[in-house]
Amino acid sequence: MLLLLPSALDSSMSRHSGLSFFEYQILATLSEHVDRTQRMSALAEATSSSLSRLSHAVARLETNDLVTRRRCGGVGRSSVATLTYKGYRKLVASAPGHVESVRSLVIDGLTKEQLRALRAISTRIVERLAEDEAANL
Amino acid sequence: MLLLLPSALDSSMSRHSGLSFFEYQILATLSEHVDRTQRMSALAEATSSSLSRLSHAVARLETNDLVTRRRCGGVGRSSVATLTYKGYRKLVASAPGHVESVRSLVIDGLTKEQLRALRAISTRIVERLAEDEAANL
DNA sequence: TGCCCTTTGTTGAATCATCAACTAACACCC
DNA sequence: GGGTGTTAGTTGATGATTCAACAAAGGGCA
Repeated sequence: MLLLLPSALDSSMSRHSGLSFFEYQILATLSEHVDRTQRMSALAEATSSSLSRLSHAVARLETNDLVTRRRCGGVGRSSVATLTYKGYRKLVASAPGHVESVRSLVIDGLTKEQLRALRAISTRIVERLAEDEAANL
Repeated sequence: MLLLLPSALDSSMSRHSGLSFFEYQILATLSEHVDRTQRMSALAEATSSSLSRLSHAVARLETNDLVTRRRCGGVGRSSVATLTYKGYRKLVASAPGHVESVRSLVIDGLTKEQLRALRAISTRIVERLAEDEAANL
């Protein structure tokens, strides 16, 4: 399940909207923040990616005019990414298909109790991953 | 969970034994078959990978002397991969660490009922993925 | 036999991710 | 004010994955 489901969701995403799931996550995260803008480091945290991976990905999205990037004062050398209107439209166009995939592949196949259980199980596993990471600082 | 757990298992695998999880799967699958040998196409099926990805990966494993490959008559242009003794030792050395990661990250955090539920949920999801794939033949 | 079709694998090019090196901006402190 | 260190981000090289093109081995059939 761990091997098949992520790749199924990812390929359904890119088939239907030409975005990788990771790119979708970037757009979605930006859309949820004020001014559709977010610091790179916060975006990396939110998408569980390395700063490097994010930087490359945002560079690609930038050449497609889905996001823009600019320097901005603050600690370190911070910069922020902003979702463009084109990016927003892309996101809006992609979301229903994604929701539908998740629904049809996961949610519709399970009972209410199974969904409740899955939520608890996933939460627990993510907690342990966080503890584990904290331990191996 | 779907995003974090696979990458955590994969990086624990490669930290402890220098193999990617995919390579580990290849070795493990070979070890379970007679003569530690398996056709490429069967191996691709078993590891849920494309033939191309597998072919590249086996080529890499071959340069490390963990597997060997040779042509073999039969339908099409079939060839088979065989686990070498070195590959077998590598697998045996890597397995306990992997089992331990799965245990500590997943199993130990869940109750018996949650494990039972997770098994049922995963089975169900994989079934639906298979149906879905069959439908989009 | 000769032709075409299918199955099975491999290969090379392009894409994407990871890793290590580097740059820039600021803070601390002497 | 001028080192030194820390945080934040980018960049380029390297490695893995994907995709499309190709190659080899039969099978079926005229």
